[in-house]
Amino acid sequence: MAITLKDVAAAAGVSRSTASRALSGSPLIASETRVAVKEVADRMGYRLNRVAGALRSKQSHVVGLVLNNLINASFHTIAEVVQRRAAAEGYQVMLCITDADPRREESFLRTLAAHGVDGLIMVGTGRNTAMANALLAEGIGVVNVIRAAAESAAPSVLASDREGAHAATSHLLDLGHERIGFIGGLMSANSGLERFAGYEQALRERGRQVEDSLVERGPFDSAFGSEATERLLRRNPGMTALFAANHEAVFGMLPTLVGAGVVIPRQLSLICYEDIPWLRWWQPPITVVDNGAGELGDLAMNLLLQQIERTGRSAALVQAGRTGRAYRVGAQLIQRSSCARPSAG
Amino acid sequence: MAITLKDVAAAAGVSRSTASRALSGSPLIASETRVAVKEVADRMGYRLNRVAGALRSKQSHVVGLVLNNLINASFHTIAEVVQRRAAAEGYQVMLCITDADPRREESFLRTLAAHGVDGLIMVGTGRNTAMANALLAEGIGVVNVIRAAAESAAPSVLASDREGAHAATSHLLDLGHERIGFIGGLMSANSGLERFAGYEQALRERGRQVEDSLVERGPFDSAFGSEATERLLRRNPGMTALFAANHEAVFGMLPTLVGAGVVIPRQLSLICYEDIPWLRWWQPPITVVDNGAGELGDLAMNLLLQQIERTGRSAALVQAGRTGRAYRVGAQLIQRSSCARPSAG
DNA sequence: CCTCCGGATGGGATCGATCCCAGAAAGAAG
DNA sequence: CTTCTTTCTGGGATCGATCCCATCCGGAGG
Repeated sequence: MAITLKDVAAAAGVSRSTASRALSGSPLIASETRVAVKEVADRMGYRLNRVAGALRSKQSHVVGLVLNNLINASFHTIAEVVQRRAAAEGYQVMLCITDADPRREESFLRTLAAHGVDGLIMVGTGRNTAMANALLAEGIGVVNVIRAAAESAAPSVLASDREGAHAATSHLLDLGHERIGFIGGLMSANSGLERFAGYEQALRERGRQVEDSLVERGPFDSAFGSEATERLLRRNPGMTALFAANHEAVFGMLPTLVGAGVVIPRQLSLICYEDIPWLRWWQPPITVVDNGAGELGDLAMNLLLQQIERTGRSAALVQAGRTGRAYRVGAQLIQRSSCARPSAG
Repeated sequence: MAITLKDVAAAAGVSRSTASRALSGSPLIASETRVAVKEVADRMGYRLNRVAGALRSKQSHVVGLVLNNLINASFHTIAEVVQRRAAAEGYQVMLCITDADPRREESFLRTLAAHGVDGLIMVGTGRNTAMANALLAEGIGVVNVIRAAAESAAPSVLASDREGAHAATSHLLDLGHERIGFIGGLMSANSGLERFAGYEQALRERGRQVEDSLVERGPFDSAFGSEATERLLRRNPGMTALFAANHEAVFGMLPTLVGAGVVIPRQLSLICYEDIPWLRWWQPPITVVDNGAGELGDLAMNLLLQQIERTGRSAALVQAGRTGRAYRVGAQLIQRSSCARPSAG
């Protein structure tokens, strides 16, 4: 059997209460006693039983992380950052992968609650907002990342997709491009909607309009990127720049461009959304809009820790009936070598 | 306050014992009682408190997953698969990211034990095998994936790196290539060692020897891939094929090849290790050795569940003083269009 | 009619830590 | 010397489910 606090207390010649105080860093204890108990504890190889602690104190030191998948670079970056920050603060992370399925999401929320998590960070589907709000009301911390339903009472950390797309498009316009292709995501997704809006807005600000023949929108996968690129090239010989706003599609677009013999940036300027390491190693290095996935995760974790630390704060938010404050992490245009002025011919 | 089993029992007019039996699917109960209690429970919105359950029954329904990072495709694939399988079996996953740092690994093992995990799957550094064996002896399930120390008492699920590299190299030799470049990982890593061994073996079987000028070995990152590719091209004008055995390096190699104007497969045949979606969408689609990351995760989870289900089985293994059985997931050569016979000139 | 058996149920103890309250020890103030 | 703080410690209750043991009941068998 494992060594329990009782054993340590007995060995150290103090009561369980005192031993508990010594090891949990309570101020209500003489420092010599603390040292003595600690010494005994790790001589015996004592290991705190967090399960027992969680039952009594209602603090599990576990947080949930709910997201669609780990394939998408933004998601696994967030997962890594959240895990690291959590570990550094003494929390463990329960990982839940929903595949963007609301039913799975609901089941995970229920299960996380059953495990007594202190809080959770979610890339929500938006279909279980009521349940998430209920958890919040129970005192479980909740933070939305990337997506947030309007009725969510929890704070949200969002990317600046619209601004990012606006910056990218403006940059291309500044260089003198007139016919800028757009490959984006479905309008049912938040990112699809906002990035297209940013593209449109930048064009309108220069007195231009969106040309339908320059726009391709589709699912988040590389096959679509490949096909969309082919269609755009075929349809628009005059296209001098391309804005890839659908991350997954990029994996299909780049090889297709290479295969078509398109020289970047001489024949075509290119900007991609969401930075990933190897885009910097491409030939030529690709200009990107960095959506700040790491910062999204970091900020989300900060907000969650805030809620957890001041217990009841999250519950209070709900009672006030207010919807959660939204935070935006700025998008950043990282200029590399894939953009140039359009060539005369 | 949340609804407890006591509340449900009271509402249903039975004792806590009976209520517990009804909801946990014990056979020692009349089926009408079971139905009645269940009905009451979900009418009241009862949620089992797994923390309390874990304390008493020593079954937390949580498993740990310890790995280096989530950037590497094999790792996040394993993480996804393990999470999915775990969820389907009623388990939750605690995610731990070690960065391959033995100190962090040790800390995580300790913490996972403190949280009472039923078992854990680890991509180990090999420096905490004693501790992992100790956990196994305590009855916590342990399974190694990808890497396994010789002294580990836990079963291991390993990739067939040597065979995979052998198959790739043999394939190139079969096509008639004589000078095959190799870009691999550090020999301190298991995969680096075995893949090189496979390359060497295939050459030797054909009466050839490794030419040092054709070999580049270095860290697992894209910068190295880029530099290594440049060096190989400069040094070996006669190189007609290239085997990329370092996954991370691939991200640097491909763009460098494109930049150098190397036509694949006419000028150079190429095989990469570890399949990732977009290699299929490359122009031309790249022939790869699939190390079966998904299967690795799946098999590891199966072995873990086996250990957990028959309690004490893992402990018994240790007592016998035997080292854990090793399982191999076969590597698979997926032929696409990046390999051809060397051109005459 | 009584005993025995097996299925079904109830009550108390238990897991291991933390919380709460009472109280001891030591020092300060009168 | 007494009284009152202040500081520290101990013991019991507690968190919520599960386990173990005792009991109860109806029916079968003697």
